[in-house]
Amino acid sequence: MGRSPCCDENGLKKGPWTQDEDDKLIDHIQKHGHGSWRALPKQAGLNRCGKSCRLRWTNYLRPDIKRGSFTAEEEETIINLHSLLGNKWSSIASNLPRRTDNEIKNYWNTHLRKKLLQMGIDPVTHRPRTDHLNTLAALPQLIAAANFKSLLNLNQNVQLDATTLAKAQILHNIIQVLSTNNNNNPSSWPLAMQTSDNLFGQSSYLENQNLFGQSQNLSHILENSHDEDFIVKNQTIDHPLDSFSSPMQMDVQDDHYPLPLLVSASPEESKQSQIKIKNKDIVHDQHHHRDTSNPSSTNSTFTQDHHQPWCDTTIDDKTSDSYWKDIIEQTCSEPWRFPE
DNA sequence: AAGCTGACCAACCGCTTTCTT
DNA sequence: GAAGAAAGCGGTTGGTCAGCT
Repeated sequence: MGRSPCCDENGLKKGPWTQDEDDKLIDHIQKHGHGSWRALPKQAGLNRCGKSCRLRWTNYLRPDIKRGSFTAEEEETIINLHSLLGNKWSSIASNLPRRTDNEIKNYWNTHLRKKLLQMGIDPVTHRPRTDHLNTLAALPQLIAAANFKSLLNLNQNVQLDATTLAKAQILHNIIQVLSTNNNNNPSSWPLAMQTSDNLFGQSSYLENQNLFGQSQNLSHILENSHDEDFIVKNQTIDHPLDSFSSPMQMDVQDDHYPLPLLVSASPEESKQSQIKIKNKDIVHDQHHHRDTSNPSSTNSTFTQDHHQPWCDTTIDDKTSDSYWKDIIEQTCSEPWRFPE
């Protein structure tokens, strides 16, 4: 597994490319394709290593590259995907047509990172910075949570969509936080609480953004990815507002499946959470996104009239990561080919 | 005008992964 | 299966430029 020695060779030029070098590289690739990058410099008459040629081509000279400032939509997409994928720039770039990973990486480091910091969001964890929040900041959410009680019909058998269950889980977590005297540090709150409406002046970007463009939401992707739609049913859930004392159980359907943790109450709990989706793995980046990748935390609408219990596969963090990769890769563009 | 500072970004470095023999 | 080559990838560097003092 030795490292490529191409750049160790003496006498090869480094540094900024000249117009003449660019022309040679473009001309050669237009005529012959890049073929082996290692062999290319010699064939093209360039005193560069193949690696340098490849980077120059993929990051700058390729004719399908979009240059210039990023749009608001692109910014949103980057932030969303970064919250899910972390510094997986190539994966993020594959969802931004005509943008390179290098460009996105630079834009993140120079613009978006600062933007999030200014908003009080930690750009690494996508959680609120603890030095910018205090407990009172959660007050509007708690008020909303109180109103949320009406969402849950205690006396009827109902099928709840994933969003509703996620809300229930969030509310449950709020109660847990409140019921723990020394646990009023926002950094310990579940992410779905932290990214609620008041942080962005609008709905949580994790909940409400389309991750894969403007027209395709996550549930749509999920539905198209599998033979079965998903259903949240057969659940027994604790009523959040009653969880101070003895949790009241609500039978949603006849069978009794434990409520999957739709939103982890803590990173530790996240590892134990089990999300069950037929025939697919779900994973999220362990370091950055242990709390955020739960697909149920997005605003996906799960089909309610299927009858496939989501208990076929037990998903842990590792498997769920590959699930996200699958989704991302589905949307990857084809490798670039020079137009005929 | 000169010097300083910070922002920006192309390019490099070196590690990891994949492919080939 | 092992070893080496090639490609992919993410972190970092350093040159350039604009704005400020």
